[in-house]
Amino acid sequence: MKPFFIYNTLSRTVEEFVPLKPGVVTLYSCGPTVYLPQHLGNMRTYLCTDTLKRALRLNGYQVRHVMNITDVGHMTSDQDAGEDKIEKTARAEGRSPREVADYYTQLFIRDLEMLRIERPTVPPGQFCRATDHIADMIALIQRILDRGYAYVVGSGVYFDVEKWRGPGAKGRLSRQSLEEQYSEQRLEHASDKRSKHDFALWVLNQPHHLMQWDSPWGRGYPGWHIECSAMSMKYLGETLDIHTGGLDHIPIHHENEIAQSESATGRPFVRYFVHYAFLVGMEGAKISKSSGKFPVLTDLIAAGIDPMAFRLFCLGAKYRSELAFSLDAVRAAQTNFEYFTEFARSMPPDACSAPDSGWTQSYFNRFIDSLNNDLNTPQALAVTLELIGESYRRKDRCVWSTLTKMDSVLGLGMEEIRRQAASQTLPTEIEALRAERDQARQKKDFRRSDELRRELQARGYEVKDTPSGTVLQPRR
RNA sequence: GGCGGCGUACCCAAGUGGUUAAGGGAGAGGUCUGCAAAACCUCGAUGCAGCGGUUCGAAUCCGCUCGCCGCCUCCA
Repeated sequence: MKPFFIYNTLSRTVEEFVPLKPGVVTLYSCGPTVYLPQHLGNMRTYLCTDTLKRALRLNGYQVRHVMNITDVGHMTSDQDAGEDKIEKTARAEGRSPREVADYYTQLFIRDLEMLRIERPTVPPGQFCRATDHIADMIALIQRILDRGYAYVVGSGVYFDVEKWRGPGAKGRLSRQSLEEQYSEQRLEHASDKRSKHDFALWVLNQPHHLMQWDSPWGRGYPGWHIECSAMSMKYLGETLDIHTGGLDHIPIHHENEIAQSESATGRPFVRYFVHYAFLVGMEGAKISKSSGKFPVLTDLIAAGIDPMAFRLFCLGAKYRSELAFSLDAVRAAQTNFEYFTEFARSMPPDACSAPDSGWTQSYFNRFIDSLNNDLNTPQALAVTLELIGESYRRKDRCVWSTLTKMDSVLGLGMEEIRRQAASQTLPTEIEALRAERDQARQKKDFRRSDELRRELQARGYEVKDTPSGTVLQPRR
């Protein structure tokens, strides 16, 4: 097994990845809050996690992956007051919070499927909904209380951040002391919590909140961070190998998750934190839900772009680099994707079943080396394209098993594309037109043949006269 | 104010001390072809924001300057 290196936010260096249990990786990724469609920036992070999973699997690991769906209540601000975003959408759309969450969960899963992002593996194929884990959260909060790192007041159960950290200590992820981190705090706290640094584990006495549950401390609902700790530890154990999320989660959300989890268990919570950089828009500005304007996957599809082109676009940049989004850049990826599909479609069947030529081995080695070097997908992609180019140059198509192994990480669905093309059957009237055109060409009746080509094009087929015969390809 | 990051060809983007600065897109040339389309091949930065410095050697390390962005409020 080759060593796999990944950047760990805890150490701020690239480290060799060694799982707690040999051969098995426990992976938790922060999923979406479902009150709006997920924008392309969100999808990039799920694509990054998917690539990480696939790369680990290519390295021989079994990946135990949990992902949550936040379908209840965090606030528009991190304070006690404020509005639950799901409830806000519910009011705006005249639906119940449950309906809103279900609807946007569905949209999210549909987008994942279109992008060929694999589902979590624990529980198999399931996303963990926060509302299905209220009891687990309550139990975890109780453990924190028992350990003395939380307290109960009228407005809720709070985590005692200062006690946990100790005086003047810096955050493990934020690398700032509480004073530094919150020096510019813009919101005032009309709250009965002991310190402005404390965060809610359980919120009480918010009668207007629609989603509430009974708890040992009274009716209420969970705080923002607790679900991730509860669900990850429930399914993966008290110490996780890898925890992923967007860069924005480093100083608050993940910092707090560590505090909650470790105060409850007394053990290290996460061994490697992996954080993804943003997809940015024009002039490098962040795309975000709160900014109001954000492109979604269906916008791309409406613009004639295949979801796989977006996947390829994302693979073209490192997960730790900002990626500049533009329709032109994604169109470039679309063209590049068609280069892949062309290669798959034109695979001779006998070459697919033949063993790969020896020269492919070095390409595969470079491919996996690139991935193992902090998930350098642009380099891995470049190697893949070089393999295809070399296959054309050598006129040697015995590369398919190598290419499909590479595609097990790239996730473009090469084998599916090949199979589909190989088993493509044309509608009878189209087939008749094609046959008639062939005859006309044989008779050198080029007027008729050009007419028939226009007819086929009008019906949505690209006509390609190749040395091995005419090929019709449905136009997208 | 604190913390973090970025600036590589027309566009997207790897490379972070050492042979000719990956790859993709666009563009230019070419092969194939009845024509076309598609496909394939070839070529594209003597230079990496600017200026200094360290070094036998720097896009890569250090300093300064200019420009851009993120987090510190929910956010991937």
